Amino acid sequence: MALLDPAARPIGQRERNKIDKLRRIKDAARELFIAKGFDDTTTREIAIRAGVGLGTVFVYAANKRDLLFLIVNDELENITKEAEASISEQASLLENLLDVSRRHYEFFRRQPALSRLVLREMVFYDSGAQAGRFQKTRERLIELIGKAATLAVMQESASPSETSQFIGWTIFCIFQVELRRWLSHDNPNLREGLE
Amino acid sequence: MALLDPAARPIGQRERNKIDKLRRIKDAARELFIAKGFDDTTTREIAIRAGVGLGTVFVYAANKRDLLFLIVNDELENITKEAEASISEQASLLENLLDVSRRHYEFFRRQPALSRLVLREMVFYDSGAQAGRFQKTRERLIELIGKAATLAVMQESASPSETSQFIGWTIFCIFQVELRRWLSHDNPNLREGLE
DNA sequence: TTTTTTAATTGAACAAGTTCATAATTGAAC
DNA sequence: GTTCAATTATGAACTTGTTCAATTAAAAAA
Repeated sequence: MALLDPAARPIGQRERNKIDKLRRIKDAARELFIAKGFDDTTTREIAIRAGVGLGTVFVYAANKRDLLFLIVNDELENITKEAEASISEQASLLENLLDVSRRHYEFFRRQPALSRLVLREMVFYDSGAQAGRFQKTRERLIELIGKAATLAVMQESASPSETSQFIGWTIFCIFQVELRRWLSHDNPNLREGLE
Repeated sequence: MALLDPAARPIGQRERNKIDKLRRIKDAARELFIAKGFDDTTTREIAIRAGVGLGTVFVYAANKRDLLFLIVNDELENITKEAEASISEQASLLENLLDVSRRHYEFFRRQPALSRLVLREMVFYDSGAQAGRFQKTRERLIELIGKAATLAVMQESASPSETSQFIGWTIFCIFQVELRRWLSHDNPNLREGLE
């Protein structure tokens, strides 16, 4: 009686199982990483909590680090997408930048333990299935900041000498390192003033 | 007949053995890290090549990462010391900055494999016996750059609005991230122009 | 020299990430 | 429904960083 979406390919048992297992593994990993930290969580625990065999975990993630990015890539992509949408021509450069960075700070503050890991592991993170996605999100963020700078130039406060690409990248550098310093302590949200 | 330095405490067999073992372990680790990379070098190999037991390695370094910094800390300290000495009041800010960064680029270029590791592992590197030394060298470098900026202000090219501490730190940020990007590729020394 | 105390060395044992040959499951062909 | 092929799941086995109780070597005391 109830027909499935007729246009789409028929979704079989196999695919349904895979999707569900991936979800269970992601959930288990996220919960355990947050509760116990990355290093203190074993892949065996993740497998048990997800209700799968140990080997299955490594079918869905190339390694433990990849498992971490499997979790955060979704959220980081969303944040960048939202930030892109919220950039406004009416706002000042500072306001736009603060908006972008506030979103990121909030994300990192929500899960400081995970965030430190992400920042630690992201350096030279260029192998593994999730690496490509991660780098792409990163580039979009840099472009976004550059765009905000371009807008500012078109408005009033002009810094004439450099390309917006370069400006975006410079601000991104500062943001990165500051974020790291910020996470080295363990308190909340004041330091956006430095931007 | 031949008396040892009479003022110093008598250096015993024990201490001499320790110094020698430390040297052997450092040498073995450096050679293997460079030849095979950090991850592909096992602590057992290091122990064998150094001619010590496996456990002995972990007497001299808290863990494998600490072993890496045991090796590079000496060299990094020297570079920073030299850079401090070479900062000149006669030179322009740009010249001074180029001087400081050239020294670092040269170091990193000499051992690109090790350098990537160092940059990867230095993020949030705050535990272990070598961590303190490393952070101290880092702070000295930031101060040094700030000092160069101060000199520039006293000369001619004035950027009035910020403290030299802040300027030094900002330039350091950019330097850090650029260094990382530079090492992501695998070619030599052109890109200092970006500074 | 012999004994005693103290420090340094060691490798077997342990823990956790990762691999891979085997087994179970699903979809297709008949 | 049965057979077959292809995909997916699995955990025993392997590797490697790290620990620690037992051993050995050096220094001090007798």
